[in-house]
Amino acid sequence: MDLRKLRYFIAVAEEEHIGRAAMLLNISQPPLTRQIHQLEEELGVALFNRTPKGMEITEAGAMFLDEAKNIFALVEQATERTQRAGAGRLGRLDVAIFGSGILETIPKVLLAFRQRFPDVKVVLHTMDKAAQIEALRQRRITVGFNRLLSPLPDIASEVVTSENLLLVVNDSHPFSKQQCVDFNDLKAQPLILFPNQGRPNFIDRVNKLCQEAGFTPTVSQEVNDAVTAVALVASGFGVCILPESATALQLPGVSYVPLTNMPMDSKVDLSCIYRDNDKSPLLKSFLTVVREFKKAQAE
Amino acid sequence: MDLRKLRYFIAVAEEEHIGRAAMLLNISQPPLTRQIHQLEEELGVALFNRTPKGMEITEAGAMFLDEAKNIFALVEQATERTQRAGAGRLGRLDVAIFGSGILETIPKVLLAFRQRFPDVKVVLHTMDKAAQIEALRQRRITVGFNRLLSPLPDIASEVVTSENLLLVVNDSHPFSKQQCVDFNDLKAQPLILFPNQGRPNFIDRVNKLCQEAGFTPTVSQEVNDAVTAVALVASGFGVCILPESATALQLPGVSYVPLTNMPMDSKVDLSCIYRDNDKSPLLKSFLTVVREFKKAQAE
DNA sequence: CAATCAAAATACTTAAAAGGTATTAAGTTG
DNA sequence: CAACTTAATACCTTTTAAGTATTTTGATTG
Repeated sequence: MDLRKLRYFIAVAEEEHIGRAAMLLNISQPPLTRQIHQLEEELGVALFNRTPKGMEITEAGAMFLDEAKNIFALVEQATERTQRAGAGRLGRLDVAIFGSGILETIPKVLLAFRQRFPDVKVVLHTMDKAAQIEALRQRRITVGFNRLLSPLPDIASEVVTSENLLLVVNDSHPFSKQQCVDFNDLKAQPLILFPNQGRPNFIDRVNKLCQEAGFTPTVSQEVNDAVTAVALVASGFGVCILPESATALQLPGVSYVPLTNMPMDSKVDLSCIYRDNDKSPLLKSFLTVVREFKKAQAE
Repeated sequence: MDLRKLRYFIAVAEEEHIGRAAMLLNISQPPLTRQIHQLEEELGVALFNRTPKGMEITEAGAMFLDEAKNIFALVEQATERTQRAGAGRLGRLDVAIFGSGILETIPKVLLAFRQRFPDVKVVLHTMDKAAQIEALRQRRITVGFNRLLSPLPDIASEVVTSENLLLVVNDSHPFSKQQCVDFNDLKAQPLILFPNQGRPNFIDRVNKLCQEAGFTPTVSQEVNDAVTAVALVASGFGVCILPESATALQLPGVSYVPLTNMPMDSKVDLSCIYRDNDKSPLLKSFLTVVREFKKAQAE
């Protein structure tokens, strides 16, 4: 069997005339006759009744005509879909996110991606930094979102956005009345920090900032996620430092106050990470969207 | 594009190794390399990443693999279905029946056909003799069932069954008490006859029988179908002559009585008709079942 | 009813494509 | 860096498809 034979067969079946079909196919009549004979022999079925008027299709031939057209449609679809996949416009992209990452930036990026590449199915997986790197290496995911990365030889990264830190305070706290808070004033404040696993983490970052400012933070509680941290702030456990995107998380009794007099560049990056040698067109598409997003943010 | 290329591609994709795939395909490695290159060029998409370990499929390649397998399944199905159609085991058969024909024999034949050829879809069309012949010529139907045929050059026929005639009488009629009725006693009886169109018809047949017996029938009413005729008998309009299969039609107040002393061979044939030169495998299948049915009847 | 016509089939030749052998290039591994 | 594995290339052979010329077949018609 051969697609050529199918093509020829369809032409003959539709023209009901070998000569005319051969003309349409831009070949001469005898090879077409032979191809049809071969096809019939291969199938072991008469596809046409030969009449002095031309070729009259048989029942079996009509059945085969249906199927043949079907096959051609599928071949065309295969070509088209493969080309779209090759251009990173069709397929499945497994993306890892971290718990509090879903608050602001990541959904915006994902939305932009979906709009630009509607035929790529994005599958989200929540996992922490270590799990993301493991999953990237095992090819279970193609991209991960994370903060505070240490460079790795086989993992590349791309900063998506950079955020200032905010202080989260209970409304009963005097700080909540201020326009902003001096970072050095945090010296005596009981701090709620998170997450307590996955080094380097946000805790390490805050510790380092305090060190730079010349004091050691008073840690009231370490927790695992931003939501819990803010909930503890609401309960009066202490204050908490978060990237500004956390303002998406509005709890009663909680205020967000800008920090001033930060000891060093205090911005926190949100990055996406991927295998350094990954040539996946879907990844390329995704990074395109990430860069477009950054450009739009900058304006 | 070519099914050969697809076959080769699937082998390479599954082996992830051109050399091994070539072995499986019983060709040498270089032509396989070339075919894969040609396929990639034709699609304009990289299907594999070449590594020193072998061939690693790309996302687009994985997409194409799916589609390619799909295409092969369809090709196989096309072959199989076409062969079954060629053997008269798959397809659609348009069959014409006449009104009262559905009472006994025809359903039995159709049932036997369905059991033997379950994948042939039988479509029934009710039409009278003239319409059947017209429909056969126009190829709207492949087989028709009918009685009392006049030979035609392009229409062949095959007797399905042959039935004796019965007298249908009202229970109030003296004949209904008899074991049987002498045909000559019908001389004075008001007869209900049918159908009144489509010559030669059952009316002509009964007239001829009477003529042979040396009398002219007293016609009380001509109607168009057996059910109406029996209904009129039930109402006391007169008596009626029917083939024995009509006993399937049981109406209150109506009895069926055998006839004796028929003037000539009085059996009535039920035949199926078809185009004389029709080589349709479905027709062949159908006639096979008809002949089996006759054989079973004869026993 | 033979002549004619139109169609498919066959015989033979030419061209194209697939396959084979030998070899090279590239990239990893001990 | 030498050995090994794998894909790629060069070049030749075989197979298959296509082309030209001709024949066969079966219906139509004068």
